[in-house]
Amino acid sequence: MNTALTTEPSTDELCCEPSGRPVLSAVDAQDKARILKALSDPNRLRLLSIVKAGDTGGSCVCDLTEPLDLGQPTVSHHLKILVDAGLLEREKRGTWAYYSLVPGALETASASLLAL
Amino acid sequence: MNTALTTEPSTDELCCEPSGRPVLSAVDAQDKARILKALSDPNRLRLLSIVKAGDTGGSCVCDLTEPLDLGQPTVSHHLKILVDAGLLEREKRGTWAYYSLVPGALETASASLLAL
DNA sequence: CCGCCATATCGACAATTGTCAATCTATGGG
DNA sequence: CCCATAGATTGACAATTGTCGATATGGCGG
Repeated sequence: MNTALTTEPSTDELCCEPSGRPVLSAVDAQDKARILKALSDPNRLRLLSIVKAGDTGGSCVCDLTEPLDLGQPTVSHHLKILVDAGLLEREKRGTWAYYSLVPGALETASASLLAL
Repeated sequence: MNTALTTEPSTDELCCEPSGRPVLSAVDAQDKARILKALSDPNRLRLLSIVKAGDTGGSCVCDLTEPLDLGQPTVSHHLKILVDAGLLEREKRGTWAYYSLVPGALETASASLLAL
């Protein structure tokens, strides 16, 4: 990208370099922060952990409510946040809703931290 | 742990398995969430990005305030959150404070996502 | 010694978030 | 056709968070 500088190191003040690097843009930052915000709640981390440990068919809400000691609406709320963040996907089978990890989503989130 | 069942697959309802897996404990979840919460703000992500892109001596606050378009107290506040989360370290030289990445901290956070 | 400068801290405020109780929707069984 | 059940949605509320202005602290130059 932009290489800039190199000619004049400093003029009067030299607290630090005059910046202008290809740092994370405001848009990219907000994008990554949206995913990380979904991951920044302990109960949501536990939800992901339970879903990940579950079988490939997905976990239903009834199995996710008890171990978290939270009300059913609260669990539904957290699941929606995780789905909106692209971390979980929902599939309805009969009366029940099954949640499963979106393949590669956690890896992407993980990589976005290293790519800061 | 408990193996249970095996003899009787189900009695009346068979929505899903009765759980009981070694999922993320509440304590571990809160621990990981603390780090991820520090990473869940776009301005803090940009701070980290700028510090990471800066030279090895660390970046001073004066260089971090302008590109973010935030007030100086706000930047100081975010930096404190990042230091408390163990992601940045602060070193004061003269009048200026220099911030640098804690080696391996981002890698640890990244790995904690994959280890869910 | 005095005042400027960089940074941290404090107090306040609006916005967001996590939680629950109550209600709504939809599916399946009698 | 009506009821029971799984799950989502709504509304409310307390707690937390991001931001700013004002002020405190601490080092450096005159």
